[in-house]
Amino acid sequence: MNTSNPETETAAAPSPESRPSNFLRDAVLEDLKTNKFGGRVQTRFPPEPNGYLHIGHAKAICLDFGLAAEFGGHTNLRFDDTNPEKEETEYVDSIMQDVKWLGFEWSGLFYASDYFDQLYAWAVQLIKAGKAYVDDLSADQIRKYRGTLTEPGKDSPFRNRSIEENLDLFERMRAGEFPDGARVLRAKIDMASPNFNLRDPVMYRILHADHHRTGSKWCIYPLYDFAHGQSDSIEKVTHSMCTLEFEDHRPLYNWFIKELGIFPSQQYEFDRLNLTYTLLSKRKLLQLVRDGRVNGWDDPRMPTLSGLRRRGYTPEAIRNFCGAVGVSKTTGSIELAMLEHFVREDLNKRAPRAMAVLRPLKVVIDNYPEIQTEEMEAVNNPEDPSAGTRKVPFSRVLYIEQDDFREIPPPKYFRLSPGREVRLRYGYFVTCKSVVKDAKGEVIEVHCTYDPATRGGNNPPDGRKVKSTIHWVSAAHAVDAEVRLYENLFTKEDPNHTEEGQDFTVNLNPNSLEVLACCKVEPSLASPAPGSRYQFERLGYFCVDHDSAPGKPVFNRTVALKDTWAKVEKKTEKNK
RNA sequence: UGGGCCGUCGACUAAUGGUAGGUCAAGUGCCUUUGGAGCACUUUGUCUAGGUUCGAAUCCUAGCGGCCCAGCCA
Repeated sequence: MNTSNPETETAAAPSPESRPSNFLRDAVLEDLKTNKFGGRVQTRFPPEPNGYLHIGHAKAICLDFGLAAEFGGHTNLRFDDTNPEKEETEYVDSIMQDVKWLGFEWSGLFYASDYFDQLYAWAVQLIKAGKAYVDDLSADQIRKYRGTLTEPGKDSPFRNRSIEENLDLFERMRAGEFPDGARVLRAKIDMASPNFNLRDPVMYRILHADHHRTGSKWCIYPLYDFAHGQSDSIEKVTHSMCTLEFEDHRPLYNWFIKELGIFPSQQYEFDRLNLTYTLLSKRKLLQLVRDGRVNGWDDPRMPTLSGLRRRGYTPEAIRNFCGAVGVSKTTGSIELAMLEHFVREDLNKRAPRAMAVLRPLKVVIDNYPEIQTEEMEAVNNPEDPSAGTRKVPFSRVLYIEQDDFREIPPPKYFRLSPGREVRLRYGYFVTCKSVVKDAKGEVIEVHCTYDPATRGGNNPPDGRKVKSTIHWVSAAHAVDAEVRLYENLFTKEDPNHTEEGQDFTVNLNPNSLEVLACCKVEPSLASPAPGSRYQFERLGYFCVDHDSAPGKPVFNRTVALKDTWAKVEKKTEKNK
């Protein structure tokens, strides 16, 4: 992989005054003021390698890396790999790639599994202190003993084993003497606590499974609660930020740190990102991949970073979005339109323009010389003069968009129709004189005349104006292309909202992918580099897919341009 | 139902006892060789009820509403 891709430039640390405040930043500021951590700010991004990163993780990444960078601190990438049954190196690799692509550099690369020996020693320490015990209850029995929301739990009959027996049993758990699920190690806290996390939480379970890094060395594995806080502590993380659902775990996080007497990292919680019309649950995303509802983790309809990348999103757009979204503790859902705004904003500045016709309609310019071809000069990016210009061939037979012609124009429709004159961008003014129809009465060919005084698409000397400019491709020079159009993967704002007994897959949008196989693009687009992005004039932003072959490009539509006409049309449709 | 957390324009988020502001969305106009982009303007908000205070989105009390927790997942 080319890691020096210029696009993955590192995200700059934002200047403090340019940043809107939020409660996390305020907390850091306060800690700096009181010198709580000796002026240090250190964070970590702790994904479990059990799936691909998505836009929700991007928010966490921007926060973890952004906050540390702002105050001159460091951020580690740490894989929370305590569950060998769900974790794979494929995920580790993709996560590293995605973090880099987003534009962040980690200081240290760690794995919770790096700490298994230390964690084991700490477990022994707690046993010796009478703070942990081996429980022989089954998973089912443990659940029953745990109590309910209103009733306290009951002590396990094994809760008061001797330290020696606990030590012996735990050692034998590690040695592989017992089958999966036979025993667990539990913290001895309080079975009557109103917080379930403190009702003697399980610290270790027996799992005879190979781990992606430690292989068969272990057959007991620590649980999240007995690994995360200590991992933070080992790395001397000062501000450990996680999502709201871990709020109830904070007392336990602190309990282990206190009982072990280790570096006191502080946990903070913020609201996870929710986006309308999209699902941000690794479990459900995995289900879509496994069931073939999408074409892999990097399907351009997926909210994964790899999917968004393939769709044409830029790291900068995603970072800007994450910054704009803010951070708080209120549970809410961001409108997808906000994400789309930030790609448009970024791509408008940087994407070269090109002309492409998605649904071609043949246009013949009757008074244009049959054998003639002209090279028209087109601006590559009106937002960026340094992008220069290019030549686009013009000739007698062209393709225009079917949408850009109406035999009977509706009100406020300004494009081509019989008798009407429009501008061909960078071409000429043309006037529609007649049409040719097929047996079904569909218009298959439009005949026009052009005005030689409008070369380049310029207004003629007589001051004549035209209400519309349309794009086109010269038929003789056109390159065939495939274009993939995407819509929301789900039809409901909240894909999880379903009738009783149904699951989220009923909300899948059957029209989320439309493949246009016979598109016509200008010759400069014959063999574009995969991953490069263009604005197709008047249509939207498109990204070259890696399915492309030389001379046979494939484009993914990132997002359409804002379409005022579509709005007008919709409105008049409604008023009918 | 026990516990934890949270309620500010349609969405997200600021205001840290002293002018309710920003972004997105929506709407209007200007401009335009993209019905793009840009520019200008506009609409809409402090969950409710009491209280403290010269002054409350902010503090207090009580309601109401939402989210999370009963994995040997993270």
